[in-house]
Amino acid sequence: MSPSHIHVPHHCRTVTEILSRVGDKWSVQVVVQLGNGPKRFNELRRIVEGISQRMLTLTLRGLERDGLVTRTVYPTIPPRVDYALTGLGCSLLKTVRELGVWAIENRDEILEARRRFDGANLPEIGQDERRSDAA
Amino acid sequence: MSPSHIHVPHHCRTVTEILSRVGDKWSVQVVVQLGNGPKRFNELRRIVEGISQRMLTLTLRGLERDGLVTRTVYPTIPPRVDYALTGLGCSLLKTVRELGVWAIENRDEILEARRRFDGANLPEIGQDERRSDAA
DNA sequence: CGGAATCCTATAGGATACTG
DNA sequence: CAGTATCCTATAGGATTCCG
Repeated sequence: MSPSHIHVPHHCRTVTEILSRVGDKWSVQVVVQLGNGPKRFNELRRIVEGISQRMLTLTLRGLERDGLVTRTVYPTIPPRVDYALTGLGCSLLKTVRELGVWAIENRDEILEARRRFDGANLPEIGQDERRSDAA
Repeated sequence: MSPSHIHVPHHCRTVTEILSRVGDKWSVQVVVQLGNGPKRFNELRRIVEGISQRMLTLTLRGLERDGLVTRTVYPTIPPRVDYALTGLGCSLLKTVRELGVWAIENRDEILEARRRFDGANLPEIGQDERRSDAA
């Protein structure tokens, strides 16, 4: 791998692409749940909480396409479909967890920075307009 | 910190929120550039490449609000504004870099998984419809 | 049960023009 | 130089309905 101070646009795109996977609303949560073992479709649907059926489908398809999860169909009636992390998916989960640890560890500092910023910058435009925490 | 098998919804939201920061189109790229030292507005604009003025402004405001970068105004004419990473920003950069390393290391495996998936699942609907790499 | 299809809204983000 | 303001489009994602 090239040293980090050398800028390779080709790598840059790769990283950006992966980050947008990780940054989408559901992928990581699904991966985290699958980290506790394989799950069926509706099982995930209940656990992830808030996810729509459509988005669960799309998210799982995306993860499957990237080789992060496997999809196993049991042609029974009613049908049964199991989703599970691949090795690749597990290694992503490991890496992403560190980001999660960072987030939790620094949560308070971030929240306080936001309060300072909001207090310093826009107190004059009335008490609405701050949809961030008001709405 | 609580063990990772205990599900704290409060933490879950925090992590999701941070991930969406990291997953947005520009934040990480800006942070990476600032990792090489403080930069002026138009300097960033040129380096980041592809970013619109509007998005650079919004991205920097967001990072500033979260306490990840500082904004220093020199009231000269013409004006000069420097942006720099805070300690918090540096530590985020460190963590995010590991995800970047993962992405680069596993890029080929992911791309091949995609080829397999695309080849196996939708070769019948014609040669269009695959906006992912065609469009 | 595990989806696919359709419709709709909200947000992200680009392009352009103006300003202190 | 370093923005702000406005307009516009594209995408993400929710709700609902239908299907094998």
